[in-house]
Amino acid sequence: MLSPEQSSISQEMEKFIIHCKQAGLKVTHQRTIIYRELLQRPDHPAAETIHKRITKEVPSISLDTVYRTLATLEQHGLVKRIQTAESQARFEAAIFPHHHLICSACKDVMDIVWPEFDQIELPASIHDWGAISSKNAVMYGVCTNCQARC
Amino acid sequence: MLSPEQSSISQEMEKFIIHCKQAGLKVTHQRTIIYRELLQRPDHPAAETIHKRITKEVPSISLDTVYRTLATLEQHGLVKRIQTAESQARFEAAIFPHHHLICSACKDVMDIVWPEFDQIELPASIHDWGAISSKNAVMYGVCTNCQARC
DNA sequence: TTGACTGCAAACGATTTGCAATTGC
DNA sequence: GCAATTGCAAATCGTTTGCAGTCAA
Repeated sequence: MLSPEQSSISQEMEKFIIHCKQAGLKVTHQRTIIYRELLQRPDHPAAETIHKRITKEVPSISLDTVYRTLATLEQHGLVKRIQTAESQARFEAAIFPHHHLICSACKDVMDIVWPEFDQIELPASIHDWGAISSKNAVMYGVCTNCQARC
Repeated sequence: MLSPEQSSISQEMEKFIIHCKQAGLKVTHQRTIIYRELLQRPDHPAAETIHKRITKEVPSISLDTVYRTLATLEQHGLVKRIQTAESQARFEAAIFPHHHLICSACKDVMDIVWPEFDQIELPASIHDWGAISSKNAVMYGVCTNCQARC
């Protein structure tokens, strides 16, 4: 979820620490590791996946802490929860605006930037409904890997 | 989920029956009731909500049948599952293409049609990824009711 | 008649919670 | 030192499943 030409992981980690402190969140070892894990890989892991990966670094970390941390960071806008068709939720570091491609076969989620969509105006009818804070596009399809496999 | 000027509930129910028969699905009482319930109200009920509502008509229907029916109808494209930020899945009859407005406060889901988005071209970079079968916009915000309440 | 469908009850997986011990500030 | 955070274990919630009886075709 990091675009390397824009900033480095360590830069993002610094921002993360500042964000936490401003929000009154303690910068614990667990939170740091979980957030760094999300930055390091461009995929969209489930809580359980994150847990498996980081137990190599911190063997004592518990799965409930991963869940709790993700929920806390989500509340503070540092992490985004991605709704997929699967039962497990998936997560990503909330760094730059983008949209999602989901493969119906392998369930993999891919990021895309789509400035044309970001710029498009909302339908006028929305104004009566309320105030929009975010708009997001989700596309379903079959990725080339899975197409080849069939 | 029905746009009244386009067709009536009974017309949609006829289509539903034809669809089922073509797909080799038996037109059972339970399936009929569940689908009609989805047509009758423009909201996006969870399986449990559907079950509560229809027990007034068919007291013996079980919650697992509702789940099973929704899954079956989803597989056949007659029903759509909506991913929200909540833990429960929500459902709607799959009748015409539209997008969703979700209120972050009351979690209510509203349908909107948005032809400008439907017509917009996908980013060229997608073609390398695979074949897209659907694209959908989801907007989060706070509805006027909830704004007034705060 | 017969296989598809249903209701029941029990299992399941993902996530949440209460509590005591621990840790960052 | 103290409140926030963690790890543990147990609970909860939404959903799924095996099985025997039932029903649409």
